[in-house]
Amino acid sequence: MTFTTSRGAIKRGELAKRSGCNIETIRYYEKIGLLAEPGRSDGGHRLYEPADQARLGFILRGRELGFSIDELRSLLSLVDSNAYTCGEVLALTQSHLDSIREKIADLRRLEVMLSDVSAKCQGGDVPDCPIIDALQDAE
Amino acid sequence: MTFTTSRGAIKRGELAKRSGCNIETIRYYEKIGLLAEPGRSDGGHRLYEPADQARLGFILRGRELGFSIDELRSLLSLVDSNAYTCGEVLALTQSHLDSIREKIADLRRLEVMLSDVSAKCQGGDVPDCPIIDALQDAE
DNA sequence: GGTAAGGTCTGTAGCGACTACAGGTTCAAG
DNA sequence: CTTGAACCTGTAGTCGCTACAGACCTTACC
Repeated sequence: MTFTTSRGAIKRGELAKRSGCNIETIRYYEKIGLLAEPGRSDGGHRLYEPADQARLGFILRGRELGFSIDELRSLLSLVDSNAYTCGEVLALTQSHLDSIREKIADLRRLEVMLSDVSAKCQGGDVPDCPIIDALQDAE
Repeated sequence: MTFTTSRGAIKRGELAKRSGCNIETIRYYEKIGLLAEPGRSDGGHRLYEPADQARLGFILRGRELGFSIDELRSLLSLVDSNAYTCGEVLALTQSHLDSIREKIADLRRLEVMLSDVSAKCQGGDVPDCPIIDALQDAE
């Protein structure tokens, strides 16, 4: 026998305000199964317990760290299983880290190409531009 | 009086093959107004002139450099006006470069946070993980 | 000329991760 | 008891494509 409702339960708007996320995002996370369906008031309003609030916080912090929804789903299922090991979590994190490093490398390549090409351009009212030339001619 | 068709005109599949882009992407660029509607065969098949091919090349190279569709629209309208100046093009390029540098900075922050947190985790079969802890506790 | 294969045509739906609306119901304060 | 804010639902839009389905055209071969 557990008391699961009403002590510390808040509605969606309040949860959004406290967590700093958009109110619709909460409903979205519920729809895609990241958040469980919470309890409801007699009138049908969602009521979030502290556990729900913590879970949303987990998700939001994960998103801030760039984890995708799917990666968070894996992470959360590990946590939910109550039997995760450090190794499993570390593996997920490392692969995420790898993909971030790849993105950085891609962007740095872009940066180099763009700054190379724009270094050739001195701006001003000249009606011919090396940047446009670079885009126009296949290399 | 100009001959606008048939010399060097190719169909969509061939254009896709030559440019290296997906065949549907070409239709998409036409739909959103980046590519003009090309001529057609009697049966209604699109026929691309060398000018169309060059324009697609421009767009694809721009995309490879990370320009958004909207940025390319601006770039192309400058080119189409036939009265662009180096300064205008450089300004667009610089602002694009700025946003790339911002993205890199964001990702590097992520990388640092993630590698910090995973450095605390030695992996293995330990059932408690500092990464999960970091996600669970608000800072 | 006939036919079969494959290219192209159209419109539409899906991806990821939300965000924003419309039209209706419930809640809370006065 | 009334008002107005917050909430409910479902659906559509964002960006930049990509992938279908079902119909039509083109081309090669016989």
